Amino acid sequence: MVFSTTTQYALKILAYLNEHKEGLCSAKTLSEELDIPYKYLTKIMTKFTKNEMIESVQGRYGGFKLIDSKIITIYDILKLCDGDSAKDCIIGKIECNERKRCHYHDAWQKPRESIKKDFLDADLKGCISKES
Amino acid sequence: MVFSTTTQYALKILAYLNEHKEGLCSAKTLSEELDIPYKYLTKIMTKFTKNEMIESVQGRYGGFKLIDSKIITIYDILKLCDGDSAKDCIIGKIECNERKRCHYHDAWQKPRESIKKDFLDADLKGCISKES
DNA sequence: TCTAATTACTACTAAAAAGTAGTATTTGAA
DNA sequence: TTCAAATACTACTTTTTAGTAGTAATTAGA
Ligand code: SF4
Ligand code: SF4
Repeated sequence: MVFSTTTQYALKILAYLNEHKEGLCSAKTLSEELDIPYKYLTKIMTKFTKNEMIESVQGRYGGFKLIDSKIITIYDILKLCDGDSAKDCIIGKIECNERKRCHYHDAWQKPRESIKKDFLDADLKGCISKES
Repeated sequence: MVFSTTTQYALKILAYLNEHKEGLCSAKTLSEELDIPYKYLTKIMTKFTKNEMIESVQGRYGGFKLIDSKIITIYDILKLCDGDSAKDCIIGKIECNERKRCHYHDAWQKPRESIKKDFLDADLKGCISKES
């Protein structure tokens, strides 16, 4: 696996919110639309809210929405869901420093740069879904 | 995380074997040199052997070695350790087909190609570790 | 033949991730 | 004011992954 189930849920949720900027999306709607276990989803949503990645409105007719002014990168999402992973090297746990490179460094170099540049640093709102 | 602990162990082990092609490496040596729990390591090694990714010699003075004739890609290792992941799309679990692309497809496109081409398809033996 | 060092096998435990249950709190509208 | 529908909170269960324990089988060499 590359991204955890939680991260994948998160990506789906935020993409959905991004496509429904007018008004609020309830956890029920998100759960049904995105096929994510309701209770698990609410757990994630609360975490997002606490970390000020999204806004929540409580009470009846409440729900969630993106914060317009806020730029969220995919790296932000990863940090929040998978913890402190996705650091510089994504292989990780293999000892290395400037002097000593692991066996895979060169092969990993290009993908690594591409992930960082084209994906992790990408603003969520800049990603556009297509249907054709 | 990007690769599971098991996969990371596997990558380290195979890299080590690749750098010690003469003779056999015992589980004890591998465990100590690579700082991998002995019992966990032997479990992995047996699996590799069964899947004919490496050769084992039992009994005293036994150990493990790569099979010279065999090409092992990083994708092979992933398949064996993480199960059926690392399929075409590494985000996975997000529904898509040729008509409907998920929100992240374009941003993911380049990293995805790079991972596949430069890393997953790379022959283990072609990766070279450096010390300077 | 015996032994010590090794891999192979079976089964268990611990930790982490994913998922579930129940209740409390909030809040707009009837 | 009451109520229904929503988020927030606390705690638990299940599943998966990581790690451990003990023993059997193998084998080169003394
Ligand atoms: S040497 Fe390169 S690929 Fe290997 S662990 Fe370090 S940064 Fe990652
Ligand atoms: S649309 Fe592209 S990025 Fe999204 S799940 Fe499908 S292949 Fe992966």
